[in-house]
Amino acid sequence: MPRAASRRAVPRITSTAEFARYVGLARTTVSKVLNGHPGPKPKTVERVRRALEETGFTPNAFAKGLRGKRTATVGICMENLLTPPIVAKLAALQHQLRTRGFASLIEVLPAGESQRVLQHFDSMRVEGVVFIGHFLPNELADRLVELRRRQMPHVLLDQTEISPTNAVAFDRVAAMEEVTNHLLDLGHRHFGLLGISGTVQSIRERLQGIERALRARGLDPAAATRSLDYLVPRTIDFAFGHDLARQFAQIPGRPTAFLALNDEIAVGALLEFQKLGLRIPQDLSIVGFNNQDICQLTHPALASVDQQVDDTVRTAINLLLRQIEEPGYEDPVARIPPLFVPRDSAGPAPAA
Amino acid sequence: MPRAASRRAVPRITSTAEFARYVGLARTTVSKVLNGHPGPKPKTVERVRRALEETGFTPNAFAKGLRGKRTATVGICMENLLTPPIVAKLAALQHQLRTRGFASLIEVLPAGESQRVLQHFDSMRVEGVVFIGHFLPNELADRLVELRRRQMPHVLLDQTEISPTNAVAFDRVAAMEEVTNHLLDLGHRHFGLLGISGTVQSIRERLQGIERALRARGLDPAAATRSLDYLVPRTIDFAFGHDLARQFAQIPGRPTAFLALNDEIAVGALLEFQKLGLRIPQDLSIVGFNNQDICQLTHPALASVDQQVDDTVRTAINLLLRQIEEPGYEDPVARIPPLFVPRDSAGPAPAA
DNA sequence: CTGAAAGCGCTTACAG
DNA sequence: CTGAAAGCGCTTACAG
Repeated sequence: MPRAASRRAVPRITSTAEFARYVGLARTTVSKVLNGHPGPKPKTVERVRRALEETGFTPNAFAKGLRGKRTATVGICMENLLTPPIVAKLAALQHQLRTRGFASLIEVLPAGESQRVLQHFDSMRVEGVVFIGHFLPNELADRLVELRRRQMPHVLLDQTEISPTNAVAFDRVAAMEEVTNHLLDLGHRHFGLLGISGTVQSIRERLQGIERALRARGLDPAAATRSLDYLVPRTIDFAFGHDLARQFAQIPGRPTAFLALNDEIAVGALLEFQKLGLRIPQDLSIVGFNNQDICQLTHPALASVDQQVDDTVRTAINLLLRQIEEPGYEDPVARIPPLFVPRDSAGPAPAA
Repeated sequence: MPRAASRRAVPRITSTAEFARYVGLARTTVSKVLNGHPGPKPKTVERVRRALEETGFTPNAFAKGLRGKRTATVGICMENLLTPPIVAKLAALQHQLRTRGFASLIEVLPAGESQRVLQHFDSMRVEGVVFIGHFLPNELADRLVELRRRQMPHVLLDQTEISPTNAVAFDRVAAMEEVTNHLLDLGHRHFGLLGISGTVQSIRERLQGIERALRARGLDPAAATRSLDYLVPRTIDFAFGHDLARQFAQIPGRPTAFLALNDEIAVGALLEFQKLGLRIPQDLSIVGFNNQDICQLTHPALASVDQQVDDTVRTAINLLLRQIEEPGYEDPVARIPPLFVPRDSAGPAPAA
């Protein structure tokens, strides 16, 4: 094993002092090269670069951090890792941060733990904090007060109702308005809601979009929509979709178009409707949400709405980097336009 | 806002020196309390604890790390964040590490980047490294040589062929042996393979389990199995399942039982078979893999195999902590027994 | 329990 | 480019 042998020949170096001795330069000079400061000649820089490769030496990040240098680390607080959109945001965030030279310190936040986690981020000298998802409003508000007071760069993904600034989310109102308009254009006048009920802000915004589209056509939202969520226990989303479809199949004056909270519920409902002998889209249309792979599972494929995660994350990171450069910088809440993805599960309304 | 006001009254403290002054104690004493050393009286400890709460002071992790103290951080290298089992492992790992007092530094590893990432982990003084998923064998092997030489605690999740030690994975051979035996007991003698083909180690182990079960009953694996993977382009897994089902539906002497690489392929195939008029399980049986929520989507529900992620991760963490306590400790590869989850998609073979 | 001191590994002026 | 020095915030003996 000549390779392992040649490796072993190189001593393991653990400080710039040792490393400087190895290269045959002063510590100061090495430090300059390592930090890209002007002064050293190209030839010296090259010598250091080569020694760096030979030894695999990395300056101790702790000593660096102690001297107030950048840590190039961002803390990410996650609501959980349970749903595909949240994971997609984490993946995009991690990837884009890495591209910009930042590492990610990731913590899933149980309720009541946010202070402890932020202290840890603090002690690790993160340069910014990103929150993905929804947290307890009071707790999050307290954290934001602290972050702002310390001018710690931060961005909220998804949750927009806590803070008038430094939050990025897709535009839920516009999303549902667009979906509803698409279905209205196809002749639908009676809408079933699958899982879109409740009082949380994200749901209220979805409902607001639906109402806005209906009102613009002179329709009364109360008369034009129907929800049976209250009749069915919410288990896992596929089963919830099944159950809702069974309920809707029985009632007289069944809606011709269905809007689902997410793709899982939509797919569950679609398959159940089909099993009950209803044809899609001839008898009824369904639209999901999040545009996951699962949309391709059904026949016909499921129309859905894409949150545009990459855009959202890019906007969030730009805002974070801006704050890092310019402490105290704030932007008003950014609303990312979502993308409606029409597919065959949404078709013309059946003749009355 | 009395609350915010009372907060603002407390100065922001950034060093133990300031903090000690605030409490009215010596730095040394505060340090002892902070690190749980014996000496200070309960009353003093209580005083410090209260001041800690009042001020929200956290000792600088960098200064601590510099003095060689534990960082209580583990580095996690991910193959990607694209599949549910990988995300499930990350979530379990993060959660269990947190419970044991460790933070997670997470990096998704593009090919060729492993050395850079490990140097970063190194500079951050992580106490151990976990690899989740499959990496380029040569590259990973190089990293393991380095980790071992430096006695850096490490565990591989999933990938078992690189190293005879410090790897944990579910037992793929046993998993497929159990599934195959279950179907053999139900009278099946002819098996269709969905996506289980190729030369990577994880696939070879799956095939080995199938073969072992067949041979034990005196069946010839070549005669008793059939794969049509080569006829169909691999797109997203649902569509791949659809396409494979269409191919299998056409051939004479169609297998009566199907084993899929994962739940997505299995669900795609199941729905397509049904669409083609085949009844499940009366006409044919299907078994998926990973036991995701999606198994509950179909009628009948999909039988599957659960990787037992929590067990796997617990084993991995125990091994890692053991290495942290006892540098250089090694365990042979641990094989976690998976759990077959029978459901109605797997039924008795049709009468010949 | 206090207080003064050394040292972890780095960066940053500063004089040569 | 070198070399000696200060300092970041902490922990760890050590003498009192």
